[in-house]
Amino acid sequence: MVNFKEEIAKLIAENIEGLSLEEIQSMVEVPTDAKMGDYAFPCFKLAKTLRKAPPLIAKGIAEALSKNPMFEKVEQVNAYVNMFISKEEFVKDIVTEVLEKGVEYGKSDIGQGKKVIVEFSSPNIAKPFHIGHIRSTVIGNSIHKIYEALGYETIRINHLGDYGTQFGKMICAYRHWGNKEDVIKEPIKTLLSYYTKFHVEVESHPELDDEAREIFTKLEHGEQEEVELWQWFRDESLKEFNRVYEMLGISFDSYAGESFYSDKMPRFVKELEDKGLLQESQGAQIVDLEEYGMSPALITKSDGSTLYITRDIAAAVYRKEHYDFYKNLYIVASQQNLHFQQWFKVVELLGYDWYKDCVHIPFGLVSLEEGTMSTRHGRVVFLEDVLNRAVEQTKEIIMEKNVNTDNVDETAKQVGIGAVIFQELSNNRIKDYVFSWNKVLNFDGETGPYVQYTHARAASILRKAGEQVVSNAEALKNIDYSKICSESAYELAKLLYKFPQVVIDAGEKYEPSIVTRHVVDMAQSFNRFYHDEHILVEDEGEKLAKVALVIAAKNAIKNGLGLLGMEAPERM
RNA sequence: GCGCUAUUAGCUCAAUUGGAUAGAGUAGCGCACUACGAAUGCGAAGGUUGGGGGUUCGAGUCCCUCAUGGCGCACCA
Repeated sequence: MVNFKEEIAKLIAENIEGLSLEEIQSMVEVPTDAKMGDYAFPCFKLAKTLRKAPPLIAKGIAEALSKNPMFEKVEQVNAYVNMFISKEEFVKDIVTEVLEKGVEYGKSDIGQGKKVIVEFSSPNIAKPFHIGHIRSTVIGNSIHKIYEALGYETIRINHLGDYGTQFGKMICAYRHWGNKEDVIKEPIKTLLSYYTKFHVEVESHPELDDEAREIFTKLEHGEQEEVELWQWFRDESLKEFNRVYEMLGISFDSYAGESFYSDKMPRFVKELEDKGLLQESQGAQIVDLEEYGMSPALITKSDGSTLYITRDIAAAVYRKEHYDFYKNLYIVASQQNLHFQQWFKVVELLGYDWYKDCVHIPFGLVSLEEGTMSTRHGRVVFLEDVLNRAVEQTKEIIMEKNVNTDNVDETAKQVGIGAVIFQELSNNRIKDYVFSWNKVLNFDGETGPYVQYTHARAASILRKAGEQVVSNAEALKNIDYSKICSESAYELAKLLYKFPQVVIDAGEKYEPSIVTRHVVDMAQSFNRFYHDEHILVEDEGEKLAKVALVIAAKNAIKNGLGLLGMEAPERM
């Protein structure tokens, strides 16, 4: 496939002096309005070096370029050179490319198999998997898919919150008020109720806190009884989490949570000490970060037990040694910005230059209409409930529309869950948002179901076209591309062309919403094309060309949805 | 108080990273199903890009300042 920006830059470079090819290429842009061309080149910056008025420069370039057959037309408008690509050739190139690549379209090999760790989801054991966890889970999964498509080898790590003083509290509560049968019946809800009770009771019985702390210390030292209870809580919780992961179609390469690193901390604490970074303060061991404008990193508490940051650093050191990652990505809420800055700095101070390869990918807060979510106060919306309701509603809509699907339940699952995922990935990561049932259950406009519907509609056209026509189109023989040069067909082809670059951009910025928006654009453009033109026309040549474009669009949309972690149903 | 982050149409969000007349969806209004799927498409309306300065050929985008919201700032994760 021709890289137009690059080709255009080369042509311009032949006609002006004083700028490198790269500089020129970065100046080539796509005009906001298609009426101004497919590509444009502003000449303001050249005025100084060439000592000529920008419009004059533009005129010279336009005249030189207009001789090239790549363009249908090149015109000068003020300081701009506006270029119109020859449509027939363009549509031919792009349709050929997409059909030949198929499921591979959008992928690239820029990653060259380099290892990228994606840490995401990471719920806390014995606590509900609620709507607040959806962001890390879904964004992380999409980033994994995008990096995989870019040719990286990804390692998905679910850094479970399965360690810390909270487990001292949990075990303490279980011993006082717990019941084995109840836990087995409904693990998370039951364990959570113990945890909540602990917090109520501790108000009047402060000695419970000491007891909990003592239990955690035992756990940390590997005392059998405590470890067994903890292991049991962990197993039961994971069963519940896996139910949600299965619904979302998400899996992991490793569930090495915080506890996994418990025996890997002493070595690194000693290293800090040896390098003279550790100092005592109010009984705790800290790394002072004042000269970097940050509060100190607390490595061990005054009672000697470790903290979150200690485990995160130990985990990073382990991962570097064990995986030798190229990038180590953390899909974690923006609330923890400081935490990551602190420990990245500690790793730098330790003298490891791979601190630069660790990236915190933050995202904004989800709150409820009644306020911030709070497990302790019971102000939570369970992720599983959201998914189930979305699926139920989808099923109702399918029944209502009386669509001919082989398997209503499976389709409802794909669309309902897709709707939730899509909604989550449509905005810029960093935005805070308020969860709303109305919004998550709305399937009109720029939504997941809209895109999936478009895909199903394309599939429907292809079924109507018949196998013979589809296989002829797929064979790419004797297609007369002059038949599909209408504005709407051309706009659609342009969006298909941009797709691989969109995937690269999304990867560079760790921003799945870039893919989401492009998928919406492709769907909108397809629907416009569909309404503007009759596809299955009498003229066999025209029909063949249009069917080829439909196959290409359907394929690109499907690949795009795949990068978001969504299915593309054939009927819905 | 300090730090990070956000602020664009009534609402939810874009804007190719400094380029031409700031675009979508949604809500409300009007239109289009005897053509391939109306979970759709089309039209009109909707804006002092939070305020004020600055940088330059050009600013939603960069700098300064103020305002408002969110988050964080030592033994939770």
